[in-house]
Amino acid sequence: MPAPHSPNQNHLLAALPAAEVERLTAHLQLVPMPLGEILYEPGEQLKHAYFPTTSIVSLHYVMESGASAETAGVGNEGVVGIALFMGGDTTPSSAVVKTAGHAYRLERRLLKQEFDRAGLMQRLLLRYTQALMTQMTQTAACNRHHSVEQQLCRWLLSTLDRAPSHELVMTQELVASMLGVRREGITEAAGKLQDAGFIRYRRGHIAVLDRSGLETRACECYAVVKKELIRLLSDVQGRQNTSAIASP
Amino acid sequence: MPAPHSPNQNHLLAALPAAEVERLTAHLQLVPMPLGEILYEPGEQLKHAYFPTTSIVSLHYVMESGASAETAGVGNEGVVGIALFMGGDTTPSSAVVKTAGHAYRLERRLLKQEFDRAGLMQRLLLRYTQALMTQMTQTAACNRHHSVEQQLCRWLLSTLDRAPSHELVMTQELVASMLGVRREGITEAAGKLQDAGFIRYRRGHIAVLDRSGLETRACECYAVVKKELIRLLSDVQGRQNTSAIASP
DNA sequence: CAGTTTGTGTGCCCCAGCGCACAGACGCTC
DNA sequence: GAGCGTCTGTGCGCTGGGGCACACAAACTG
Repeated sequence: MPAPHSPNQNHLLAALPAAEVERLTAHLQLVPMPLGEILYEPGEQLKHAYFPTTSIVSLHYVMESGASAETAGVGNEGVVGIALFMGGDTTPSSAVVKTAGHAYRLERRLLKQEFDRAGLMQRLLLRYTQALMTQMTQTAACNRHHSVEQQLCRWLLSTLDRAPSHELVMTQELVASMLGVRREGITEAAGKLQDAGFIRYRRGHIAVLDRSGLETRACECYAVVKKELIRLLSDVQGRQNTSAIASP
Repeated sequence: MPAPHSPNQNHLLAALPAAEVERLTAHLQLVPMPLGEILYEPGEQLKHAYFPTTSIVSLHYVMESGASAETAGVGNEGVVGIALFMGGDTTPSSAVVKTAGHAYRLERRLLKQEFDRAGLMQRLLLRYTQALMTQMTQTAACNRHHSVEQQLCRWLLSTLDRAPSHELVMTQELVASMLGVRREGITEAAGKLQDAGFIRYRRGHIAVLDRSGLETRACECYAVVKKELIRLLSDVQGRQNTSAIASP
């Protein structure tokens, strides 16, 4: 029943023209992404970049106290392993699979090689990185000023965008740890949303019934991030040849 | 009395080898950065990138409610205008001068050109960008979990690192708006720090007397960001040719 | 179908930080 | 040096969210 796997399920890979994908396709390896798998930890050298298809990965920072907070999420719209082509190789944060699924992975060396071609792939990766930065800044501001309920809505919506169905497999406990708030806070906020008829949940499953309802309760952050992602990734080809290429 | 201006006052420019700087030097224009100047606002197309020498710039997001929060700061260690070479050209956030001083600015076109040479400059810019991302993620986590006093200490320290003297010209009101907290909160926290003998202030001036004192009260975030910045920018030349180049 | 594990619902107290209101005080300008 | 505007100190009362402690209810496990 599930569609056969294809690199196209990842938006970045899908945005590449056939020629570019072909070069990569032999090296793209489909791997399962089990819940809880740690892709990297602070200071750890990555061996691969991951292009999620059905999985969702959380980038977060764990404090000395043990508390943690998600700073950005990555799903089928992006790639995990920015640091590989940015040149730092590692980061002080971690990446963990929060929704099981699959991803295509690409060896570190090949990714760098591809990046250094300075072609469409580079352009895509850089623009995606900028979108990721928007997520981070927005998270920072959101953490400062918005209520748990607003943040929960934002989080549900952005996760939904990455999920294949309208039902998320996710405990409240997990959601809480991602947002860096108390589990009880999520229970309460989720209760309100359920009373409003926007969602329904049962142990570890959250079904979204009314997307637009959530949107009315979410803070602006969701829309800002989404809009910026679309802007950055929609016109990549178009922009590409303000200086070069031109295909008559 | 002030030292004559030189691009070397900016760490990024200083890290370039003579040959590279020479190419740029004619195009680097020293400009004053008056307090409050807006370098860019959401969606606004930048015309220049700014390499601060003595000025300090705040990158922040302004919410619909009018509230705002700094997501990262830029001083003589970096550059304002990441979006120019990342490809997005604009961002949803703003950049405002928070400490008057100077900066070298470089026309948009030239920056892109330089970036596209795929040389040391590109490497530097990308690595700096990664450092900036660390600032952002850390700010996000910090906003979530740390107290106003801890954040004030962090902020003072990182600002001090960018300032030419141990005295910051800065009202409590301004500091509050940067951290996105109440002015009274800063008054209180600053009062404690003054009682402890770490700082002394008078209307719009904060003198840091005991740097290490502040460090004991700051959260880990300060150190994490600083360490990461150093790591990313220290060995730029060295790393450059792990894969390519080789100049026989 | 009992028994255990793991999520979820609730209640309680506590406090950091907010909003507001106002008094003083410093450092300008004229 | 008189007057004014801006910055800073302080004192409320309020509340969102944290910490903790349990009761209960699903879903696995054997």
